[in-house]
Amino acid sequence: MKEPLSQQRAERIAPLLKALADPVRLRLLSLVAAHADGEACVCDLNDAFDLSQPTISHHLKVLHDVGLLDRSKRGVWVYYAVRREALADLGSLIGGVGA
Amino acid sequence: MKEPLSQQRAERIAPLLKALADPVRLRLLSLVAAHADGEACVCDLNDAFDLSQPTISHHLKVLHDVGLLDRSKRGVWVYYAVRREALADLGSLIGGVGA
DNA sequence: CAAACACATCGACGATCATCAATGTCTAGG
DNA sequence: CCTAGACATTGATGATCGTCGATGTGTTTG
Repeated sequence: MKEPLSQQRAERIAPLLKALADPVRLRLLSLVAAHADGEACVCDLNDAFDLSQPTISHHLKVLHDVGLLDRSKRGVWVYYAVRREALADLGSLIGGVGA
Repeated sequence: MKEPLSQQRAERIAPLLKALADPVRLRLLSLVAAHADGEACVCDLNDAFDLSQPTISHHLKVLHDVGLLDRSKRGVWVYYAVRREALADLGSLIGGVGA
């Protein structure tokens, strides 16, 4: 990273990091990633936390809104999947800031 | 990343991401990293933003408190330097969550 | 249609955050 | 000492955030 981040680029990246900057959302993301087919249904995720169902739904929405989770509804259930490309890009960007 | 993040690990990592999750702090970090000797004095950083001096000082403190910036005072000036190891660890962790 | 279930949305509340102006602390020069 | 400069700390304010209970939406089953 020779050139410092432009203001616009920083303002585009910060929301992604803000979405990740919560213990519950970090665990949600890794739980989905660790799941069998790379996707997990909300019912499974709810049971992993001591939080209300609306709260989990809220966190999943935050991760979905910034493009870190894909969402697909099948029947009564909703499945979330990690957008690994977005996560990889973000990771290399962070590691790359230090050169 | 086979195993999902433990709650304790998530709670240890989230503050680092929270520190990064701000456009001003992202730019501060990359400005320091892009500086000649890998360190920059606060006076240089202040001029790069349209913010008050206490605000910049606050952001630098946040980055320092989580261990992303080193601080050294020489004479009247204070120099900050990026802790590249911490940044690299965080970056690979993020990229690694998706497998 | 009705009831049950999975999940989302809404409204509210306390907590945290980014920012500023004012003030404090330390260092260097006169 | 005293003044000026570089940076930090404090206190206040408006905005955002995480969480909850209550309610809404859509789907399956009887």
